[in-house]
Amino acid sequence: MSNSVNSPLSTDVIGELSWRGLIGQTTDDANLPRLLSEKQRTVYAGFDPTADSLHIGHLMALTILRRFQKAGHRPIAVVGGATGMIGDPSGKSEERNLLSLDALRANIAGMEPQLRRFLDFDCGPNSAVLVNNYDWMSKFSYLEFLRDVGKHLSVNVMLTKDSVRSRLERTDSGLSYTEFSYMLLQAYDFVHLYDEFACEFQVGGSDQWGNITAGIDLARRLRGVQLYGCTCPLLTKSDGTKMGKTESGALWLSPKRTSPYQFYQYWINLDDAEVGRCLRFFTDMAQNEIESTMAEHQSDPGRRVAQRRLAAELTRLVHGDDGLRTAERATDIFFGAEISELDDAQLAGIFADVPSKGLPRDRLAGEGLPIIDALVESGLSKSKGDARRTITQGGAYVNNRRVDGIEKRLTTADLASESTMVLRSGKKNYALLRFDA
RNA sequence: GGGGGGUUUCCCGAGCGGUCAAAGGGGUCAGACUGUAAAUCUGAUGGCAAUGCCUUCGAAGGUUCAAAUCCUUCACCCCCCA
Repeated sequence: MSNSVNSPLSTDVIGELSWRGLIGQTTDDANLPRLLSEKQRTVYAGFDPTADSLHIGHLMALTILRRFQKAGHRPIAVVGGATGMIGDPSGKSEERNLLSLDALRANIAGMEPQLRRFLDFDCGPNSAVLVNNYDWMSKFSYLEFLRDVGKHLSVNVMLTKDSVRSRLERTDSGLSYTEFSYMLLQAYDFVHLYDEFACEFQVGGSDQWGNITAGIDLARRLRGVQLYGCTCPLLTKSDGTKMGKTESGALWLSPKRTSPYQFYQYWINLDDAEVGRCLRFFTDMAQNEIESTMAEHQSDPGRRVAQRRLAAELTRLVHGDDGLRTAERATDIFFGAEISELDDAQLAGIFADVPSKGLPRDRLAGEGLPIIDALVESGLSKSKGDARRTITQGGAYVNNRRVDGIEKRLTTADLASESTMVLRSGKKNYALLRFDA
């Protein structure tokens, strides 16, 4: 983040967040705008280390922290080294398996640099802060915790929280004492951050409401102070399903898990119904710019100006200019006409981004490589039967030219460049096969 | 500790001795239509040297010509009583 964040508190953050649709509910609608405009406040969001990378689901909270920082407030990103050991039952339908300590450590190591990308940690008084709740939670003994924290939270109240109730109402799964206790840990985090950083505000997904309010209650009892919080809406598509899901799972921010090309393609393919919301949620574009982009999009939806803009903005934000460039180059090549007359140099940057596989060149010799094997080797088909099906149904392409029979064999004549072949299954699944000597 | 219910192919969920690679739905994949959209329609959906063979119904044994289906033990989950 390059823009100056030292600017005085000129922006109406709450107003900004609400036109962007990032506010679900707040704990104090009436007073928040005033509180956040009278002086710099400290605001936090937590990220549990359930994987070694953040994904799109985390991006909402992260974006909100970013906007707070831009408005002159100080963001704290809390990595849940302690809470991650327990597992948050909120929004989960089943008891989760505990992660090993090693896995947690690795996950935290993966997440930290990503968090650093979105927040400015060196910009004076409102520099972002990154902390790990394991650092303070691990110092508690069980008895201490029960006396100091547990005593102040009422089970009666906890039982009424949605996250707990929904799990108790299920007949096929329960809720362990461990997960039930999660709320206490997060509640205490808030108190601790208040003590250490004068943090008064917590943001989280809508499933975090119960945890946030628990923290506020605890702070009132323990410290006699009033803290605040707000939730953002869940990132769902208009049909109610979770957004950011690909066939291989979540849409990750780590290029190792989701390549810049795949990331870019996800947004290019986004439903018309979602684009406007996503532009508001995730990009830094101003309100009038978003409106004019959407107007342009509606006048000629086929050009997908909105999707293109969204994909570009987000890919740049997450993967930088280089990532965006390769994603766009790959897109140009793949979604153009029949592929031929390329050279390896043109494809070089794309290799890392698109599923690709190297095979010995002699596989092309003689009779050639059966197309069925090629599809399986490339990963486009998960078995030979699957490959057979795809071809029979007319969904297999070599260099963007449809394969007409399962007997097809690939030879050097099918190379698109010196050493590479472009395979495709269906409308938009690509893989490269590279044949080195 | 006692009693009851459960564990089926990616998911949900039928099946309760053969006709079961296992209904139905969802998802997913492919095709048509399009705009790399949505909706809709069609087909496919364990593996393979494929009119057959192999692996699968929590795990291991057993009964039977034959088991996802019956018996035994084990593991895990849920509920109720203590």
